[in-house]
Amino acid sequence: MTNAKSEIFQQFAELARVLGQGNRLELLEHAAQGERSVERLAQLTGLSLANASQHLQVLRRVGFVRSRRDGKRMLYRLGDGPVIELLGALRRYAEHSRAEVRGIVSDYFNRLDSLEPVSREALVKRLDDGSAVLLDVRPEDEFALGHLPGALNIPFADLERRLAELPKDTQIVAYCRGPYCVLSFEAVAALRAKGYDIRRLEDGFPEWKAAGLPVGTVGAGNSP
Amino acid sequence: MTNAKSEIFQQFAELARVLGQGNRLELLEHAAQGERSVERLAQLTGLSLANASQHLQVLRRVGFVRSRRDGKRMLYRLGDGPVIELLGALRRYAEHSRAEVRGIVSDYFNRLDSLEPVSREALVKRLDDGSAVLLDVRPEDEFALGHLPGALNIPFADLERRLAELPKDTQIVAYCRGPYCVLSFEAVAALRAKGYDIRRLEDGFPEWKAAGLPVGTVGAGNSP
DNA sequence: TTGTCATTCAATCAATAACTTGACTGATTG
DNA sequence: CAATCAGTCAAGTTATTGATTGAATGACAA
Repeated sequence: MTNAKSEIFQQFAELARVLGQGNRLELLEHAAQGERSVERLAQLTGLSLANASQHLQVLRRVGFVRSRRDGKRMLYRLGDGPVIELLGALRRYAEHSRAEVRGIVSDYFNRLDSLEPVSREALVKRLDDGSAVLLDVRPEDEFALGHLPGALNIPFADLERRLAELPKDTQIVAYCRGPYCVLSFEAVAALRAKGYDIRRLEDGFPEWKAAGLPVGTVGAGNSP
Repeated sequence: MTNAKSEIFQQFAELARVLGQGNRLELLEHAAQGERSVERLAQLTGLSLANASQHLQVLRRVGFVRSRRDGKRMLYRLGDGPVIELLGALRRYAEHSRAEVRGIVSDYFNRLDSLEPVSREALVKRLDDGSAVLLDVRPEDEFALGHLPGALNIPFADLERRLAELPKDTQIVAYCRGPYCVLSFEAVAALRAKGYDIRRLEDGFPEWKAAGLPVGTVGAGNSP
């Protein structure tokens, strides 16, 4: 009776506890970008290999990530439950209530509000009527694993060299890994300084995918 | 740079960690029903007074609950951020991915699916056209602190004695504290056995309130 | 003021968690 | 069939956390 009730709370708590560790959240965010090896994830987060491996197993135990073997590599990717939704709810709560988060975010992303992010809905409309061009500033390998249809991939590091590929007369919408990924913020700042009309997509690739919207892979929509 | 990023993850993790404890989730659920004293919450959850107090302070530190003093009592209630939404996301994830949760839920709430819960939207429509009567089976004190407008309050314990107040010719929609509150499940089971046409509201009082829908207090919509 | 009630604080202890190290396993490559 | 590579496992260390106890506070009532 009361037993079953508190058992449910225990289940919920176990899930929350898995998210209750910064390193795991960071691993999860990286895994949400696409499949990654343990070694890569350890690199990306700065964790030791064994430590990353252990955290990934914790994440896997509750289904936040799944894994498969590819030769001698073990590849981890996001699980198929509503994980992104859960992380989104966490983020929204944090933004609402935590001065620290708001402070860090706005300090870091120099005046985030002035960048006026574009919503998914608005993006779809603007791509339809040709009034915007979509730019993916993530590294090539992440792009290859999946991207928004029709996006042009110029990794942030290559942006300076490849300015010629960007239109000066059409608005650009940039996106990257998610709401806290810096790449698109920095791309927007850099390109605005050069006179481009550019805005940021509110969401990143994982949110787009989680919403069940179509996803391109290499070969589609990215011909040079 | 990377520092600010992992600082954000730390912030998120702290929030999740607070939810990562069954007792705290249970306290939170009770506080979500309305204002309650520490003593009451300790009773409801079976925790020691000091322990409950300490957990409540942890919950307060991150804004999941707020407190105010009333004489010598300290009253705790739900915080004003999107807490219910966060808990809902947690619940939905759990339902999607955890066989344990699904098992417990369906074992416990004898064939939950056969009870065909009514959605909020459907309820509003049916109350409008008079094709349903709304029944709140929570204890009187919880009802007094807030309830769905127009609801009739018959605490589950009093149901047998007060059957006369219920219509046999109109459908009844019962609700209680939330998706995992047993009262409405049991009320539905009991009244169905007696031939009433009764269904369960999908949500409980906290979800209704969190959705910004109107809430009644004693005196409104409950006149005998 | 003194006493009482409701809650919080402080100290303590046991249990759990995160990270490290080094050994182990499984799949590929020479 | 070694040798190597990628990842996991097991054991140990240190730090956190949850619960208990008893003392301390703050508000009110006699």
